[in-house]
Formats: sequence, C-alpha cells, structure tokens
Amino acid sequence: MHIQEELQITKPLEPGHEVALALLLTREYVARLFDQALYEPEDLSDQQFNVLRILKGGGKDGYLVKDIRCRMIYRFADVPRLVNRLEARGLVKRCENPADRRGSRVQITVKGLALEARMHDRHQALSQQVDRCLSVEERTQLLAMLERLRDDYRTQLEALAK
Amino acid sequence: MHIQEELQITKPLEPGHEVALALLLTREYVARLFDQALYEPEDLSDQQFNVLRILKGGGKDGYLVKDIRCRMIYRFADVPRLVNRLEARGLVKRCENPADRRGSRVQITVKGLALEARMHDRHQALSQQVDRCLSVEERTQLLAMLERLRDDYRTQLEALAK
DNA sequence: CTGATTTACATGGTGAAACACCTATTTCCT
DNA sequence: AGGAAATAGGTGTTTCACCATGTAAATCAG
Repeated sequence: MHIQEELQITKPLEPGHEVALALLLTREYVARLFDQALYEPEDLSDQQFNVLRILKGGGKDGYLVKDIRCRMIYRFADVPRLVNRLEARGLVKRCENPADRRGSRVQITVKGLALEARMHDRHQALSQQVDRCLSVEERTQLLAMLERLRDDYRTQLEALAK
Repeated sequence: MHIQEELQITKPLEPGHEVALALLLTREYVARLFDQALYEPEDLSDQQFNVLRILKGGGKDGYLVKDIRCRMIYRFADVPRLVNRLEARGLVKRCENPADRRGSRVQITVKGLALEARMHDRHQALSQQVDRCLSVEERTQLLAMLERLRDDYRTQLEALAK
C-alpha cells in the first residue's frame, strides 16, 4: 500500500519527505511486529531484550553500562534503570569491576540466558520472513542505501552540534 | 558505516536481522535529526508537529480525533491529549461537530498555521538533503522495497491478531 | 420506538522515559 | 604528588505514554 494511501495524504509529497515518511512508517511496522510477537509475551520491552542480546553476545565478564549503551540501537537509552529492571527480575546481575571502580560489570544470568534462548528461535523466524520479500541483490542494495542515508544524517547531526 | 561496526557486533548477522536492525537504526537517525533541527527549537514533539501538519493539510473544517489518529505515523498515539497540549498553546482549537456530537472537530488556528509555516521551509530543506545520497531510480527502488516490507509486516501482524 | 451494541472520545492511574543533577573514581597536567 | 578536569553511572523529578475505564451519542435489531 502506498504511503499516501495509507496515511490518507492527498497532496503530492516532496520526494525526500516521502523517503523519510517511509522510513518512519516502516519502522513502526517492524517494531510493532516484534513487540507483539516477541517482546510482549515475555513482558519485556524492546530495549530490555536488546540489553539481553548485547550481554549474551559479549564475553562472560559482561559489559560496563557505557559499553551496553554504545551498542544500543537507541543511543539515549536510560541503561542504568533498564539494568535495574532486568536485575530485579533476575535476568542480569551486577558485579564489581576491580579495574575501574566507577562502574560495575553487568552480566547476564543463567535465567537471562534461558529467556534469551527461548526467544531466539522466534526472533530468527521473524527476521527470516523479511527475506521472502527481498532478493539477495535487493537486500544488499537496501542495506547500502540505508547505510548511505545514515552516514548523511550523521554528518548533518554533527554539523548541527557545532 | 556498517551496522556491525556501528553497533560493535562481532558475530555475523542473520541477513533478515540485519535488515531489521538497519531499519530501526536508520530511523533513529532520521528521528533524531528532525528532533534536533526542527522540533526541539520550537518545543514541539514529533507527534505534535505531525498533528499540526495533518490539520494544515486537511480542510478548514478540521478533523475529528479519529481522523487525525488514522493519519498519524504512530497509530497508537494518545491523540486527545496531544490535542489538549496543542490547544493549551493556542495552536489548535476544538469546535462542536453538529453532524456527530460524540466528537469535536479539531482545527488549526492562525497561530498554528504560522508556526507550521515557519517550520515548513526547514523541514523541506532537511527532506531534500535525502535526495543528495540517492538517485531518482534508487529512491524509487527504496520506496518500493520499504512498501513491500510494510505489506509483509502488515500481513504478519494481521495473522498474529487472529 | 425501545433496548442493546457500537463508536468516539475523555480521563484516571501506573509505569516508564527524559531531563538534569550528584557522587565517586580515574586521568591528566604541572 | 596534588589539584583540575573528565568519566561512569546512579538518582530525583517531571512529563508523558499506555492501559483500562467511563460516558455520551449514534446505530442497529426487533
């Protein structure tokens, strides 16, 4: 369904604006599907699951909060409190970091690993269904275009910051 | 910059997962740029601006709350309260709807129109910069692929709802 | 025409997000 | 080594989003 139809926009759209809208809108679908199919059933938020995945992917020493943050999709995430909530559920734990006592190392627990494992298969199944609508070349192109857009947006953001 | 580099992911990514990640991540950049360059300076949220644009694009009779909602990018938006805040700032107003007295018509005010107009040029400038990184054919392809993805995700969501 | 259902919206309460601020520790500079 | 600056992350507060509930009006069924 075209964006204009979906959002009931009658006026013609500026081309760049259409791309931006398409990205925002498509992301809503992705996020919503993963929410409903994956996160809500386990009473996790997407960000909480993201933390679990990051910890699972890391070494067994765990990560500092800052190391988690820079791996998050959303860069302004309130990681300390995300970790608090996961810790309250026994999915992660904090332990002292002798090397730098300003921060503690966050590690995923056995219970956390089990939860992640339980969700992993469905996560992959959801992801793979994307492949049905895109050929290999298309996917490569799509990724390349998104990457170019990100690089451009990043440049603009840095220009703004000055 | 590649996703794996950006998020410091060492393991190889499932292709479908990479697409999903790319969408989520690229959207963050878009949202952040628009936030910083456009919305924050006017102390508006993206959703509030979205409402203003919708109302400006509509007829001068304004829209019912439900008509606004179905045009929002984020479909679960708390439109009544969004309108409340805009109304408190004098950017929109509600007036009675004789045809169906369950809801009121929300209209953009002169002040709201002025604000939207003030933001419009910068909005277009931001949007047009997207065009610098994509050729016309690429843009068309990108929009088509995103549309296919949305259609697929929508199908999956509907299947879930049953 | 009357009662039941649906629709449209508002609102109340809860939990999380966003902002800044604060403290402890480390690093850098001289 | 000693003090300034930077870094890490915890916390307080306000705002907002989200869920469920409530209410009024329209629609439908008989």
